[in-house]
Amino acid sequence: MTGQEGTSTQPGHPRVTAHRRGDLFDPDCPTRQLLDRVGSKWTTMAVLVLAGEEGEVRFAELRRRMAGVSQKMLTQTLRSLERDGLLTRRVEPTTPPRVHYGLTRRGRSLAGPLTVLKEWAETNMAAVDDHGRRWDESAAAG
Amino acid sequence: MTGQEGTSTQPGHPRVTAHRRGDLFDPDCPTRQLLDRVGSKWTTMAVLVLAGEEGEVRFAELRRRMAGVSQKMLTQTLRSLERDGLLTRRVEPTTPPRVHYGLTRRGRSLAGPLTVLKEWAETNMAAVDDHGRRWDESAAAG
DNA sequence: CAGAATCCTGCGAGATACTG
DNA sequence: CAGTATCTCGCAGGATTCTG
Repeated sequence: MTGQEGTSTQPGHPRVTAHRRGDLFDPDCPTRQLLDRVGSKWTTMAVLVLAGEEGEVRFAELRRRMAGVSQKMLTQTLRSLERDGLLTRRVEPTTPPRVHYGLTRRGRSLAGPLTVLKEWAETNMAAVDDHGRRWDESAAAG
Repeated sequence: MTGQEGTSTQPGHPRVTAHRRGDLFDPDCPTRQLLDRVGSKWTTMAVLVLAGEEGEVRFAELRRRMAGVSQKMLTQTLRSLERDGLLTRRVEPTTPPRVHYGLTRRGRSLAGPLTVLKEWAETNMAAVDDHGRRWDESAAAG
């Protein structure tokens, strides 16, 4: 199933890749980078905050809700999401300027998967943390 | 809803945290680190490979299936998962030794969420990649 | 075969200061 | 207010070598 079409050198139309499905287990497939981006802490939080609102959220509000994020990391995260076509950025040309962020349709489609992952993490955090603690103790002892 | 119990200075029982649910939006909650670990590229691939088998998988086989992973990163990933109680490590004391890895029950419970995320990434990879390319072009031009 | 140990490098990410 | 720009440091992570 994996490498039977992509590596062909046939001319065809340009941008054939746009129709192809990704394959996480193909080392040359960008799906890997994409997964690393969307699975990250700040991306998850940003998408989930924005998914909670039906409208848009301003920069400062976003920053407040994602407690602990630095201004730099928030900007980077939002830029990355915008570049990937997952969120929109709308600037109100006032002074001071107001910038509003909202999810695109595709961005909203990511909220489901991330919610599932977040819930898993929240549900299992305590047990995992506990297990790790015991692990460290027995490692230090033995 | 978020910070109404955790920041209390009340004594209470020790290890109360072990019963509490995690909260991704609490800056002091380990859920954030956990999310970053399990959402990563190699963790996802390892769990999904192991989830595909009913039995166990050996180190070399795992490495082969996760094409592109370095020996160091694979070892690290497996150790981390073992420490978190998500997989088991079984050593056959032969020469040469054979090491078999398998998911714990909790590890298997992670396979679902990660599959959902993986499928999202594979489905949307092409469109996201394409969007990013156009983004870069217009950024270079403008 | 399945690691442990070591060296080396890039970039992840915080802190700070400046702009429109 | 919502960013850019710079400097800095730590460590993630690759390549290589050694062992039982």
